[in-house]
Amino acid sequence: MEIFQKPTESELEVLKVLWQMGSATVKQVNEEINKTKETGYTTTLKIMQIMFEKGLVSKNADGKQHIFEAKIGEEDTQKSLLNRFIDSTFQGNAMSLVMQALGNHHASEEELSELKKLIQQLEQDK
Amino acid sequence: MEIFQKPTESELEVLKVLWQMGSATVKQVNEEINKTKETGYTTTLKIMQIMFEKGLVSKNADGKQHIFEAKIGEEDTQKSLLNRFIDSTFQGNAMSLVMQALGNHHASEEELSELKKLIQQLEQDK
DNA sequence: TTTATTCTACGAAATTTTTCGTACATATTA
DNA sequence: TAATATGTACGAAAAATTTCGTAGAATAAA
Repeated sequence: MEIFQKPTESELEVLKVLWQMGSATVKQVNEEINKTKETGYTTTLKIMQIMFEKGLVSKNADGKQHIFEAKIGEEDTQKSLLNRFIDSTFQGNAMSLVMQALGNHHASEEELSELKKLIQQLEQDK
Repeated sequence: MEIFQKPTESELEVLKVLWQMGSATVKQVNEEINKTKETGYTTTLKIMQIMFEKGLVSKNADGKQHIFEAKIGEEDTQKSLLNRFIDSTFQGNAMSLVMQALGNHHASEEELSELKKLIQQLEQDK
């Protein structure tokens, strides 16, 4: 995999907003981010400009303002970051991560049964 | 949780070696790291000194050289980093991470049955 | 058409992380 | 004891990331 440059923490925050909204102006992204963390408009703008240079987002001029979209998909990005994370923090041991994640977070019955379904599938694909 | 400062990538590499070896000198850590990535001795030393200041490792003078140990446990660290990662990359959705991790990595039958055991436990603890 | 408003562009400061050179201390050996 | 080897301490450069001030372009309003 590894198709794109690893987004930094700040870049990831921007991406999350874009994934959620589909497309957005700098202003919108900045407002979303400010719900969690105070950040100046030009800070967000700068980050999005850098992301544009890296090819992480695309721009589309609409009059004066620019409308941005994520150019990398949420799932692909998650997958890529997840692999990296498994390597760096779990020594490549994915199952150990799975067990810990399951142990530390409450799973609903629904989620558990979905999970069991997936496991059955995996067992069949042997 | 959040008992300790988040280790940086480089610090994590050092921690991994220390976890694996129990305790080690700078030289040993540096040699291990160099199996993957070329790094100067003083670079590793500096990082370990910074880690000492942060309280991530402890030192023990043995004659001229110092013997280091991780002061934070592997599981605790993984748990803490995992939570942060789930929040930052999976919007807090642990189950989504679990499903992706399972889907992307081959699991042995043994692992799968261990996993099923865990799920059963979780179901009982309801 | 001037004035005010709302954007983007851009440079640069501040911060954090990584890397490494140099000094100096402690052993070891010739 | 002199020379060499092997450590740590420390400062500072380099690199990456984050933050923000200011200029100027585009639009809207008076």
